[in-house]
Amino acid sequence: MLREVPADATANATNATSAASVTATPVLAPRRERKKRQTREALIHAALRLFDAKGYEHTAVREITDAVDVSERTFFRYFASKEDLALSFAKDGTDALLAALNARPAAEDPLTALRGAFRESLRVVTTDDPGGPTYLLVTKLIDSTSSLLAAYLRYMHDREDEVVRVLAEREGVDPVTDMRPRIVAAVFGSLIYLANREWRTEGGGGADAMLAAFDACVGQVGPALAGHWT
Amino acid sequence: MLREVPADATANATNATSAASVTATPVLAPRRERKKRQTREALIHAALRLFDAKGYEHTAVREITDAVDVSERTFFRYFASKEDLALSFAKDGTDALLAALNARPAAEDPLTALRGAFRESLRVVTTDDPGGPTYLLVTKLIDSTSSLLAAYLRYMHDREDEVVRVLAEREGVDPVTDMRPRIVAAVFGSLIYLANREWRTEGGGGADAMLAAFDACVGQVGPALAGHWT
DNA sequence: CCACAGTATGTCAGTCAATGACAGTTTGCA
DNA sequence: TGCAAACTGTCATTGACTGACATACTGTGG
Repeated sequence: MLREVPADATANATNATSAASVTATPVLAPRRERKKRQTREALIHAALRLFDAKGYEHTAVREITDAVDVSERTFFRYFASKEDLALSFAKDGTDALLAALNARPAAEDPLTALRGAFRESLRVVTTDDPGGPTYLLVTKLIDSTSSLLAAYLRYMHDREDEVVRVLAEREGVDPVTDMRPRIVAAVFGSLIYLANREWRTEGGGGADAMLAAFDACVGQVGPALAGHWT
Repeated sequence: MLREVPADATANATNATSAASVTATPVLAPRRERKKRQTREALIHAALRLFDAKGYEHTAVREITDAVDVSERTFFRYFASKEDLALSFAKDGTDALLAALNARPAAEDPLTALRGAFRESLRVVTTDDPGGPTYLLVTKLIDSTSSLLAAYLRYMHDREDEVVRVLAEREGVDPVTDMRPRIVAAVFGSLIYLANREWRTEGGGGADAMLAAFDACVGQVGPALAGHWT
């Protein structure tokens, strides 16, 4: 419906340059598809600009569609909701994470595989948006908008199931009776969030800084759960 | 059948003793207060009945207010939103949990204190609703309604901060620089959710069953995070 | 008992997100 | 070229939620 791109991970707002230089795209890129992608990108771009300027809740869908010059109805054909648009970046990141997790060598234990997949997804996200602080911006936006945060948490919660399935498969356990995959997935999700938050308050460096924050969180889990902290 | 319950000695130590013997000036409980509480209870009751019958999203606020014979506007003076009403039970449970956590002996380490507080909050919730399966009903409702689940997750996320503060205070660490309290709070939240889910699929016995499910989850955290599972 | 102040409720109008129905337009392809 | 499918726009409608204003009710003091 709103997801396509099976393996192609390069999808950002500035693909006009590539479209201009390359006349014929190998596989699929009829004009219709190009236009759709263009409209979608334009909507996202305009929306983020407006969200940044006036805040998510004070931006009407009407304003977004006016900026792109499409009807309000069209907006809801591209995005299931206003939240859906705002979370499109998070979706991309999660897609990358899951793809990377699936590609992780089987020898890695769950936590190592998750860390590696996270690192890989960071690479994709940052490569995707080379010149702009879009990732930081969206993250801040989500965390500062209660309705968006709710949608984000639910979305992550939903996709946790996929992580559970992959982990259970990798380790050869039953995802229904064995709760270890669910526990790891849940804890991992929390750690990602905490690391992100930490990284953001540190000023938000590159992917390395983020990964370092994540590792710091992982290292604190054991001490945090065991006895007193004195 | 549902809330109030002054619960633990936190906010009502002042009038609890005085109101017992003297009836001169009933500081709290005039007819107005009683009526308000009555309407609130009636709204919750009617709403849950309708939610159970037709589902949350297919129940209009109008139907709820019609069942209680108040105006739609009044509904939104009692509850910030439709979600707010549906989560009122979760709020009560969280209140009880935090109150209990505050009352935990200082000698207990964080995880033990959290477990004890959880046990206590379960006692409150089940005592509160002796004859009806309201807790089970609401839990199912939340988990089967995406918009409600989103609101629930955000609400829990918000209140996690309070848990963090209490834990940091108990252990004498800085809740800003030290991330252990945040980690424990986050993991605890996940475990509560997982235990609840497990308990529910098991048919939902008493508070003991729930606590057993929670303990089972806690016991799996270590094994789940350490190496392979084979 | 009355009057007054404060608060709860009702009514009304309006915004905004989201959806269904229908008509008009563009694109892909035979 | 011409047709079918896919996009898009327009219109109408639902439902959550809010602000403004009028109207009742309750508690208190005279």
